[in-house]
Amino acid sequence: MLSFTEENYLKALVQLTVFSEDVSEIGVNSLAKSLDIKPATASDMVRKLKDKSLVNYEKYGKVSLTPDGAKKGMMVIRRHRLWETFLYSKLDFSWGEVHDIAEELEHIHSEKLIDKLDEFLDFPEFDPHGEAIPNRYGEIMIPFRMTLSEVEVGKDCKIIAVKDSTDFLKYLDKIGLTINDRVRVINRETFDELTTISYDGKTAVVSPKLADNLFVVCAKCVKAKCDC
Amino acid sequence: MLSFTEENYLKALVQLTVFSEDVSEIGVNSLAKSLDIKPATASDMVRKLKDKSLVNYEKYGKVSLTPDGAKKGMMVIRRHRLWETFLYSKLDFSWGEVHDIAEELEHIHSEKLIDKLDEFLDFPEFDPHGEAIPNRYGEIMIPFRMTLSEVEVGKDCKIIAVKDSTDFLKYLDKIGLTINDRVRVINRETFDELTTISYDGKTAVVSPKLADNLFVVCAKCVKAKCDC
DNA sequence: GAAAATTGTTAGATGAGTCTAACTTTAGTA
DNA sequence: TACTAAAGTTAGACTCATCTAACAATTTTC
Ligand SMILES: [Mn+2]
Ligand SMILES: [Mn+2]
Ligand SMILES: [Mn+2]
Ligand SMILES: [Mn+2]
Repeated sequence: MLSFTEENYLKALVQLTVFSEDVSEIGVNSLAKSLDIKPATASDMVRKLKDKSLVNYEKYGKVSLTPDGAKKGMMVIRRHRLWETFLYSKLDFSWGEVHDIAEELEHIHSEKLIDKLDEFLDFPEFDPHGEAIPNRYGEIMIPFRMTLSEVEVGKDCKIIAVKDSTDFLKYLDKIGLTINDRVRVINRETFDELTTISYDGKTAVVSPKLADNLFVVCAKCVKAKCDC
Repeated sequence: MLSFTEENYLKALVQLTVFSEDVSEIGVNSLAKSLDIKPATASDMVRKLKDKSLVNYEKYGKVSLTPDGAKKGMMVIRRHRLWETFLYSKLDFSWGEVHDIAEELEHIHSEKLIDKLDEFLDFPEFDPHGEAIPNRYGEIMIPFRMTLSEVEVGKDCKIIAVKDSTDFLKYLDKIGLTINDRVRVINRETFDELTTISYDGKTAVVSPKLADNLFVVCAKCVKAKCDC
């Protein structure tokens, strides 16, 4: 059984790596800062977590979660967000009051309790702050910034930025695409990477050149489960 | 803020003293046994609780709760029983499953959380095991064994034992009173202690001699509040 | 490539809560 | 009353999570 402290380390690591684009490992100093403890303390604890196979780590190196550590950290976040949802929607707590209480409740271990609570709340997808709630397998939908080229076929995304070139902007305008538009990727040809998208009732085929330069956010299912 | 451990000591002390007839103080050995720790450990901790004015204690003496300690211990029991009720009646846990989870939940401190939970559960009077739930002031109804003479006017009680004397039993039989009868004390004259009782639709006036020898249980409101 | 800045580790200390082993006090009994 | 048994305390040790202070490695900057 993990201690409160160990769980808080794993939770912080999930937030700093799994929930962060382009960062899959982190230094001891940043970890310490995020937990509001001294680097010396974090350094010791990281060694202990490594001994328990919850993190990957070599002296003077970076820290990253093992699949087991990621799953356990994700479960702390699941518990936190489900309790926040309970406090908000069943006990009439306000938006701002729920976090501190959930910081304590997140460490109650019974898995059955959390699954029953999930069911009682009718399997909510988001907590009162709008953050996604991991499912019982430790999977969560996280918005990731990427280019349209990287969005999987069948997925939805939202345009958040366009490369600032006059030609490019003109072209977008012509096909009726702008910031904040929601787009679904219908198909992508393996031969020439032409991508078929649908948006606002319309359908269009776009080139890889366009798709590479269109920045979007897409809710990506992150699996922190051991056997996935 | 009290630690989990300190709260567990106070809870045990309430159960061993407040909830126990004729016992208002207890030895370090019994306390240790009830918490499944060694007497040496309990001895140390009791000194610490005394320093915090939560127990009365002198070296080699008995331990008893101060009003403050009793209130805090009672609150742990309130939280425990409210969470048990929640698990049982809202999350469909069985009778037998709720205790272990409540052992963890009882240490979540937010007072607002517990009062909201109480309201959400519609102010239950008993937990799934049938035990009374202390109110927000730390008051609880506990059944106490006493004689009919000691029951306050206006209170209900139940006959649990009668003194075994042939004359006495005959007399009881004559007025139609037996084990398990529920009785209400209607009046007690200060002059001669004659007690008027009602039971089974009937009313009777009984002598102090009879009342002294009729053993009953009566739900007594125990106040562990500081200012009561 | 050397100096400086940043990052990370180790050693030693602390407080909480626990233990065992040895000792002391109190209570019960012959 | 004196002896023995029970109850209670103290001393010393251990683990966990934290700290500070001193040191070591790595990275950045010039
Ligand atoms: Mn936490
Ligand atoms: Mn939240
Ligand atoms: Mn407890
Ligand atoms: Mn109960």
